[in-house]
Amino acid sequence: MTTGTKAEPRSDEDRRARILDATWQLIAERGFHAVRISDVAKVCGTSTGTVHYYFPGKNDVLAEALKYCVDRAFARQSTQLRAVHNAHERLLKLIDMQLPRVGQVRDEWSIWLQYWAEATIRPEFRPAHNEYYARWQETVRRIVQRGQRQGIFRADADPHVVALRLTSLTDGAAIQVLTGVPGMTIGTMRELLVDFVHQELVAGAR
Amino acid sequence: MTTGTKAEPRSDEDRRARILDATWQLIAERGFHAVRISDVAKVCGTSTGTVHYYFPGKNDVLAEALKYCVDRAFARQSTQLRAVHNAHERLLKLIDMQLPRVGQVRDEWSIWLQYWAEATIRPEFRPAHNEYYARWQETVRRIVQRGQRQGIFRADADPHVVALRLTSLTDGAAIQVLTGVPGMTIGTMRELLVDFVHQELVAGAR
DNA sequence: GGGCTAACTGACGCATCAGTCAAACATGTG
DNA sequence: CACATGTTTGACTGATGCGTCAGTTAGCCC
Repeated sequence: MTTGTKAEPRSDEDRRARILDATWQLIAERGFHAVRISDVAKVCGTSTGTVHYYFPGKNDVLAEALKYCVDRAFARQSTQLRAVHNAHERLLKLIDMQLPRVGQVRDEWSIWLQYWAEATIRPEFRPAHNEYYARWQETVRRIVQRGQRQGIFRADADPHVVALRLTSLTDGAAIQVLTGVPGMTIGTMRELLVDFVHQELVAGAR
Repeated sequence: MTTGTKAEPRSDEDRRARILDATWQLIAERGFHAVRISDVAKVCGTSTGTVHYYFPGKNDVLAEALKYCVDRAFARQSTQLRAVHNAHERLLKLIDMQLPRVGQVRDEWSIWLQYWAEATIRPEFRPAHNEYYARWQETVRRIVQRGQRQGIFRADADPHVVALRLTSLTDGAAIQVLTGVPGMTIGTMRELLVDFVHQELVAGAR
């Protein structure tokens, strides 16, 4: 009874979502500043006027598209992680889901890189960025704590510190993969992170 | 006897350098795509025509400015590191020099973020980027090897792996500092990296 | 049907810039 | 001085793209 019927979801909020969807993909492919409103409109099969009907200006579309992408990725991630109960397995699953293979995940990493570059230069991007980043660190921290409760991770590890280290390591490795640093492949990255988890949390655990 | 006299260094190659100097600073402050040729000219106290006299197009100025900045930073770093003979101290010195405090070093980190974002999107930036990135990894690797020869770093550590980990960790931490992630300060970053060095290389060394 | 509103269109106005070019200026050389 | 070469200028042009707006269509209520 909120608004529309179930029979016709194509409208209203749906249009906004489709615009944001097109926008973040374009940002991932071409970079933040290379996206044109007309490109977005073309991908959506609509006109530039419509984009402006839903968003006051280009900046709003771009900023919201970044959020939109990160939000969706986080939701997808959460769902998949919840299915894994063993903390060690869950952490490995998280690592696996974060590997910037070609396709969706790589595009999402591309978005993060754009986000970082933008947040460094324009402080107005930081609040939103930091909120999302905090979520991602919290995900790691929670898994560490869960593992400690389950008795499979070392009890003397500080979950907060581990989260700080693992997120830094992951981001740094992802940069090397995305920029094509020789020797840093998806495989190397996985190994790097799995080793870290083993050394930091598993080795010598009771 | 190569070209000019020492009495008058203002000319020729100097102009180029001043343009590149102005450009990389502008990139660091405003971001790659927000730099205008007219801004560069204004900072240099010259005209847009002159910028085009020395560089065929905007892209050339920007790409060369990135290289210029990284080159100079690397040279400065090398000079300062060479003065420290103990490998452990040299590594700590390197970490210290890399901390993105306000000013010069922070601006240089801003350049790296821009470089990463650009290299991810535009493959033509990767060769140059990777060359510079390899240098930075090599610096770390050499220090590790030196420490092993000096007998102050664990002999069982793989210098290549340590370099991979330390560079990833550094880049990831720097991102958090630059984007203003709460809890990640210069101090936290230093602690993070120093702890890593201790655990990975110093603890239990003979 | 008539009137109302929300959704949508796309041509246009306007600002912004990269790059060009002819002219001016500087410096050196015979 | 005449001339050549190298450097600098800034007005101009052409392209691009954001945002606007007058006009159109579609749905809905009375």
